[in-house]
Amino acid sequence: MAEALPLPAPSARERILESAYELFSHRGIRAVGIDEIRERADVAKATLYRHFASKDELVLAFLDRREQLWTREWVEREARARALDPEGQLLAIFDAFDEWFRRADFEGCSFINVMLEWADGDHPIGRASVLHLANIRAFLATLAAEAGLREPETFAHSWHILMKGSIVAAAEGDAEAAQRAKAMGGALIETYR
Amino acid sequence: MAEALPLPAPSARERILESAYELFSHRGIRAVGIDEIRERADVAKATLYRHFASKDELVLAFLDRREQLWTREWVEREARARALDPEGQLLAIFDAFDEWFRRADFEGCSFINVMLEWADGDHPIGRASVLHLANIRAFLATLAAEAGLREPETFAHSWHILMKGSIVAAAEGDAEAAQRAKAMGGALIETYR
DNA sequence: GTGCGGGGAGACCGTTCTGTCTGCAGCTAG
DNA sequence: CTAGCTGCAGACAGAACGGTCTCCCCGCAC
Repeated sequence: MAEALPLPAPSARERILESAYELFSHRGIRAVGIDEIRERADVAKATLYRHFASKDELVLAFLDRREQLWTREWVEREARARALDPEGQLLAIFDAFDEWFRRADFEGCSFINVMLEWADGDHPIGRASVLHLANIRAFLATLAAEAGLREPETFAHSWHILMKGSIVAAAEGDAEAAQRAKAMGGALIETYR
Repeated sequence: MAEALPLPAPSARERILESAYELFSHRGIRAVGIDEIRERADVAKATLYRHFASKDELVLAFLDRREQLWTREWVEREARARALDPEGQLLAIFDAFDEWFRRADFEGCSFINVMLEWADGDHPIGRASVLHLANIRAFLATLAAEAGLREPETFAHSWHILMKGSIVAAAEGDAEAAQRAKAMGGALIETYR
C-alpha cells in the first residue's frame, strides 16, 4: 500500500496549478501576477517557468483543469446524480447552480470571464475558452438527445443561454437567478418535446 | 445660427472620452493603457489628468457615457421605436440585438464585461457596473408594468437573464442568440400575463 | 498690454509586470 | 561517487504601467 500514504506531498507543478486555479478563477487572469501565484504555491520562479513556458501556457493549463473540476466533476456529475431521467437532469443543473450561487466564495464561470477578458482578436486563450464552453454545450445536447427532444443542438444553445445568463445575474448579486432560469428551462423543454 | 457651424471642433475632454469609449468598450479596461487613450485622442498626458483625476475616474465616466449611448439612446430608443405596444417593445429588444450581434464590430455589454473584470471585492468600478445593469432592469420593469404583466420586477430579472445570456452567447460566436432569446421571451411573457 | 486658463510635448518617477539567469542544495539512479 | 534532475533563493532585465512635473504656446477677457 505504498501509494496510500497520508498525503503524497503535492509536487511543485501541482502546487502551482492549484494556486493558479484559486487565483485565476476568483480574480481573473490579468489581475493576477505570476509572483502572486509563485508565492502562494511556495515555489521558486525558475521552477514555475520550468513547468510552464509562459503565463499564457499556465492559463491554458488552468482552463483545462477548470473543465475537469467544474464541467466534468461538478456540473455533469451533479446533473446526473440529482435525477434519473435526462429531462430532470437538465433541470437539476439549476438546482446545483442554486446552491452554487449562494456560496460566499461564488466565483462565476471562468470560461465566460476569460473569454470576455480576451474578447478582442483571436488569442489562443480566447479560443480555448470558447472551446471549453462548446464542450459544456455538447453535454447539454447529449442530455437533450437522451430526453428525446427535438433538435438537441439547437435546444442546447438555448439552454446554455439560460445557464450563462443566470451565472452573470448571480455575479451581479441575484441569488434567485437559478430558480428563474429553471422556470424558463421548464418552458423551453415543453416547446422542444 | 452661430451654434450650427460645420463642426465645433470637439474639446480635449470630449476627444478623451470618445477614445476611452472606443477602446474600453472593445478591449476591456485593464487591457487598455492611459497612453493608448492619450495617443488616440491626440492629447497631452497632463491634459488628460487635468480632466480626470485617475484612470478609475475615467472608467466611471466611460460607464456613464455607455449608459447614455447604449442603454438610453440605443436599447430604449430601439425598443420603443420598433413596436407600439409594451409587449412588442420588450420583444423588439431582441430584434435590435439580432442586428447588433451580426455587426462585425460587436463589442458586447460593457457593464457585464467591466463587472466581471472587477468581480472580486467591491471596487467602485464594479459597483458602478452593477448599478448600470440595474438601470437597464428598471427600464424592463417599466415596460412590463406598462404591459400589465404580473410582478414586473421579478419578470424584469428573468428577462434580463435572457438578454445577458444572449449577449454572452453572441460574444462566443452564436449569431442566432437573439432569436433564441426572443423565443424564450415570448414564452416568459405568457407565464406572466 | 497683461494675466490666465486650456492645451501640447515630453521627460521623469516609482511600481509592477513577465521572463531570464546564476548559484546552490538535495535526492536518486547508475 | 557522481551525474543529473528537481527545486529554492533571489538578482536582474526590459517593458509597460499610472501618474507627476516642467516648460512653452496660444487665445481671450479685462
